[in-house]
Amino acid sequence: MVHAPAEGFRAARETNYQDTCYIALIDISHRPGFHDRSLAGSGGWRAFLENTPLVRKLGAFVALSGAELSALETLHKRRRTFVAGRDLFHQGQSEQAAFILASGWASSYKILQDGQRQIVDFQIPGDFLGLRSVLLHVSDHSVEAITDIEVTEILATDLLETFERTPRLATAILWAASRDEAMVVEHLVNIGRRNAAERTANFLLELGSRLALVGIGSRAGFACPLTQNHLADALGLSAVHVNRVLRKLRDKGMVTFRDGFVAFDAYERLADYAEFDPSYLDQAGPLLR
Amino acid sequence: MVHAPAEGFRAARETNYQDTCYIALIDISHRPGFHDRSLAGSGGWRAFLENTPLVRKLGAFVALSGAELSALETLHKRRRTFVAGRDLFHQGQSEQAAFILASGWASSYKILQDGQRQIVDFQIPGDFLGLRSVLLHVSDHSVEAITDIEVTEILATDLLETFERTPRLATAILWAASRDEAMVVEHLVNIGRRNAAERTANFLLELGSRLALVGIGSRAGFACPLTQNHLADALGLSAVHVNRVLRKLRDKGMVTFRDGFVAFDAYERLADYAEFDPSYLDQAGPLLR
DNA sequence: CGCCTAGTTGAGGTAAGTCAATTCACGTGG
DNA sequence: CCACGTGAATTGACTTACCTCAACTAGGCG
Repeated sequence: MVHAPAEGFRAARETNYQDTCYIALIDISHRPGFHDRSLAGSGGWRAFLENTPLVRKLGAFVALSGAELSALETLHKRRRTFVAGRDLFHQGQSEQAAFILASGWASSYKILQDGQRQIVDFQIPGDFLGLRSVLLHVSDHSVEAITDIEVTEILATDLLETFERTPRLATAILWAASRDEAMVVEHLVNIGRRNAAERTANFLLELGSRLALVGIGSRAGFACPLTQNHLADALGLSAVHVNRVLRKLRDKGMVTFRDGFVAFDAYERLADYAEFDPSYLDQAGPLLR
Repeated sequence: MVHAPAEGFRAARETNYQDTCYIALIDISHRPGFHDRSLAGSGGWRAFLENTPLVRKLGAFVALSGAELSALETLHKRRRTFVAGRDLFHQGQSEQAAFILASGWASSYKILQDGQRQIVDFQIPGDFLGLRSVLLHVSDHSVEAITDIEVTEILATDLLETFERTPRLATAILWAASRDEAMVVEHLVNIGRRNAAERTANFLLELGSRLALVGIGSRAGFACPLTQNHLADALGLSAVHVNRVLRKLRDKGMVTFRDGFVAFDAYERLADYAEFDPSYLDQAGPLLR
């Protein structure tokens, strides 16, 4: 049985794992009026922002005041879309802006001289793209749109100004960056010390947890636009081996990665097998009041 | 030929790779009077701080004003020392302080349930220890002193307060954190997509570059307190295989890892072999004036 | 003196890679 | 409407990079 992921990914709309971000992602290519629709009306932009995944995320660490919210608002310069497969920026590029992912999936990766690719992380709605690149002044990685995506652009100068004027926001963003780093660290441990099956299982579980936090996934599974090639490049494996590992996990009745959908057939057993511990993703409540 | 690393590491004092941090590291265990000696006199503490590796590092990104320097000064709560092998804090621990490494080497690592260890990064003088843990409120990793070390403690509350009062300092620290993350990312790529020999070579080169930035290393090599076990846990390899790889690299006349010293026998050839690109460690000048 | 740790080397096993062929779904152009 | 090319997934056969187990040496230290 062979299926193109796009079909199944689209089919996810029929399931109960859909959400607004998701639907937006699928619709934008067909409906250019999307912007007007969602941002129409008085204060639409502001109201929209307050429900943005980023605001939700930062709000988990710092209780944001009205002033801080509006500072966050002015950061969003313009809305842009990229089609699937398109690079937002490249490693080595300098002076580029950062982005906040509003809908769709992206990946940050590095290409080696021999053409091999290592995917460092996948980004989902609410995540930063290229924040590190702005601070380091030159990008150490590339970012590609995996699906069609919507982003809001953030200019480097605006970002640095905001830090000076709204220090609590700077702290919140530092916190978000730390959380991203924690994920990269976990990824590193995963690749360095786990075998292919545990590694794959662990990775899918982490992805599931992150998606659940944004409301696009659950313990049952999640819609997933990744190909086995993406997985291979993320996990430091060959695509052929990823295929075999996925089959093994499926045969064991733990996860099914198929048709653009990841189903956790036996969540507890899988989490146990993969030694998965999602604690570092948790955040009880605002640390800064 | 077999040698304990400690002997050779000490022997490095005789070479031209010594520096103040280094000598401090070796001396502190024998001379309790070290503190008084180095900080004695009028304004000793302040003068000392301005030449601290951390100040040098942050100064490379943000031109620090007098007020910012003194804010940085008040951050340093108390000076502490840890003997080699001692853990500063553990994964899962909450509410602990952060540290700035003044002398010696440390490693941050994670332990898996089956006892395997993955070293995420080594820290050298000027590096933060546990910055991420403070922001995430609970530590996702452990930190161990590899040699006897000196650190200054930073209380979480002080750090967050400083961010609010001195936003440029917050930006500088965010930058430093980004740089750390870039190193972790490079490490991830290294483990994910390079074979054992390239990986080892690349890693030693990166370590050399970082040490050179702090003045404790050069293109010729550097004094190195790491064991082959440390290397194995950092590179995601077995200690036995690391040994064989090191032998191969030595036989090829590229690097010699021996007696607590790493010698780049043919720097250019090694860098070429390992596809080493140190550009992400560079920082032309202050980005914020 | 004897234990411990670090390093070294050999023999043999295995997880993961490479190469290659096949199937399927999809898009495109004639 | 069908031929064709393409990209994703699948599977088998074979190779290899790295691991495990094990034995041994040397030095440090109580």
